[in-house]
Amino acid sequence: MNDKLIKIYTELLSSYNPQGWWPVTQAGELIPVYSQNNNLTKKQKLEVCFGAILTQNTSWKNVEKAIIELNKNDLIDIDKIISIPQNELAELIKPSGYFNQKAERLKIFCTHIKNNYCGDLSILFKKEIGELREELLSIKGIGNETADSIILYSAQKPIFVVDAYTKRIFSRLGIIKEDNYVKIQEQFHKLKKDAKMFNEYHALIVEHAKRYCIKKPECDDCPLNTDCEKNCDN
DNA sequence: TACCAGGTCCTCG
DNA sequence: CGAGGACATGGT
Repeated sequence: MNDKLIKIYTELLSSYNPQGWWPVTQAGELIPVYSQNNNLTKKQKLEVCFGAILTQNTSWKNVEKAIIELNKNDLIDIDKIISIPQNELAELIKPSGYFNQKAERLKIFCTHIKNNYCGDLSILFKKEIGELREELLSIKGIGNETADSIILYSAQKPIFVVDAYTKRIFSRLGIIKEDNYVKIQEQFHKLKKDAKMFNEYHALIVEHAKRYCIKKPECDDCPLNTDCEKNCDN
């Protein structure tokens, strides 16, 4: 199992090259960009958290528009998200879809950080990974994938992010059978717990799911063609 | 036109 | 537990 997962990772990496996740806005700019620089500022870490919430069941392009609006209004800021009226916030993030829900979720998240950590994310991120995960999951609007995205891409701790693409690709490959988030994650956690590798692996999965292992797969030129059982009936 | 996109919550059985 | 519905915009 480990060998298979490592082989797939190696093949994806050589096919697509490093992806530079998570895209974040650079100082003085408005648009999130992919970069190999892993040294995130506090503001960028907060932007990753916001992006993780905004991208729930939504394409990144739409989320990007919402993040640009937040940047224009200097709203990558816990206190400002707390003070802006929810309907105004919803209007700004409209392109990301589910804007009423997501406006509420951003406010709930920021209020939690404000009330429990004086608005300082880095205090929360000092927690051990299991405790951190439990706490994030206790916040309404943060489920498995969002929590793990925050842990991996904002706190930069080693946890594997499972998403719909992961399930699709690895069930087609014949590597996973179950549909349970934590059980799938456990398979990947048998690998060496390396934040840099988990970061890259998930990003490559997303890229592969967009290029070849799409809803109706294009198997002819797929780089994983020879590894695949083509269980595409799900 | 209809379907899909880097999910989560709530309700019901 | 798990299935099913609600939440919503923009691209193809």
